[in-house]
Amino acid sequence: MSTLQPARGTRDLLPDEARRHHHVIETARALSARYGFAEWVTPIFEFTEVFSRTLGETSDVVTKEMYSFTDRGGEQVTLRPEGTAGICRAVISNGLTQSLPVKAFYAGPMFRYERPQKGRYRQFHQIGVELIGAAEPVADAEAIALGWDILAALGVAADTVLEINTLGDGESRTAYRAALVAYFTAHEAALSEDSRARLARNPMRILDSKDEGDRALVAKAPLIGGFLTPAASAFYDGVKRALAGFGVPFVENPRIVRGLDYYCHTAFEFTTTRLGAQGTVMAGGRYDGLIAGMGGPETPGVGWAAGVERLAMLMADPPREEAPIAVVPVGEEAEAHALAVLIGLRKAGLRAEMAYRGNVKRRMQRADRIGARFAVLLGSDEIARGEATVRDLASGTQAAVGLTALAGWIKDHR
RNA sequence: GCGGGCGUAGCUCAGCUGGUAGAGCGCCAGGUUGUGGUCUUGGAUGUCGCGGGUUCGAGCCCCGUCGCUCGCCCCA
Repeated sequence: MSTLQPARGTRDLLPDEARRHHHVIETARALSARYGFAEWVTPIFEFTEVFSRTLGETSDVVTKEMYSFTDRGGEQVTLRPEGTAGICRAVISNGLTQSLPVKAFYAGPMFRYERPQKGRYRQFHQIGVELIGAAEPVADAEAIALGWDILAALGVAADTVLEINTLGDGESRTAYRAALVAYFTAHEAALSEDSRARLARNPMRILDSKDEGDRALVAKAPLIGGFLTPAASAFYDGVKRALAGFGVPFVENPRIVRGLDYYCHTAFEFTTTRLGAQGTVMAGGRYDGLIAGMGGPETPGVGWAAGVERLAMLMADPPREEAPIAVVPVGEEAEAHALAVLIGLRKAGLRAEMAYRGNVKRRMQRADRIGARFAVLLGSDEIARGEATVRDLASGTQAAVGLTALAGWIKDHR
């Protein structure tokens, strides 16, 4: 084994895998456009405070997972750990809070310094959408419906479940958090060590603990529903109604919480049981306070992000590419003619390749290896007659075809 | 950051109670100097992850280290 390895948590995407990623991204891009989301490309790194201010000073992403460094000019910068903060920064930077709503789609690499495992990498890829400037519950539902459409188009919808919850507005959340802290403090002795730490840092996280003892306590813990203000409750009802209107099936899960502090109201996750511990395939929610928190005007927003690696693992094989044509010169004298034929096929829009060396046998082997549909053989006989011998590599049958009609003949017979 | 499993040929792996390394696939060449895929004959594979130790002798035992992997935390 070579010592020349990629850095931990990074990997090479060779063609088979790159094609899968590409198919995920292209599918998402096309469907997003259908919903009116245009692609945004924001920088892969930002000033550190873009993330530290918005993600919450205590979140794990900020405290231990960011790839941060000081550049040569002495600026503190960070490789983006997620996409929402950059898009929101760009909305403010470009003065787009004057022309809302903004509907953005993005795709690209993200970076988190974590221990790699199945479906989790230090450099990974996300697709996501942000719908900024719409405070209505229909906006949440439309963003979710788009996500559902994408999962369906990738053929993974049958393996995923949409779970939704509400985190309420600020008032609801404060009241609920206080009730949770009171409840878990009363049962602190029974909590796992991890959850005792969470009690101080992020009590809502106890709700999705995997510890069995915790789960027993969680089952009897107070639910957010009892603490929702009438407005927050009405909003949640509106989202559920709109989801039904869009025809998206969902289940309510009152234990969905968010790791990032800026979420409010709607929280949702598409999960699967097919990826081990990394069951979340697409997740998002509403973040009405984020843009104001960054220094912009009070602006509502809702969005989601999905892991491309996880989707690529779940989906079926992507559509096959068009099989190429292999041009095979017979003898050195034929090479110049073969090159002209090769150029002609490419100009006609066909995928065509010619091996750089080798006798007919080697070139035929090469044709087979690249998965060619036809081999176009050109020897002195054919050239003299202005023809090519076209061999169908699937059936083994051959035909003599005039050079001027070659591209058309192939298009008719493939 | 914490715990389990695993590092042998390009790939997937075998290798007994320690005796100097193998298979399949792939690759290369021939059977076929104008025909691939099938078939057949032959060939090349390797710091046994790395460093140290024990031993007459280590792929195998011991210690350390690096990497991969699964899980915890957290998250897409």
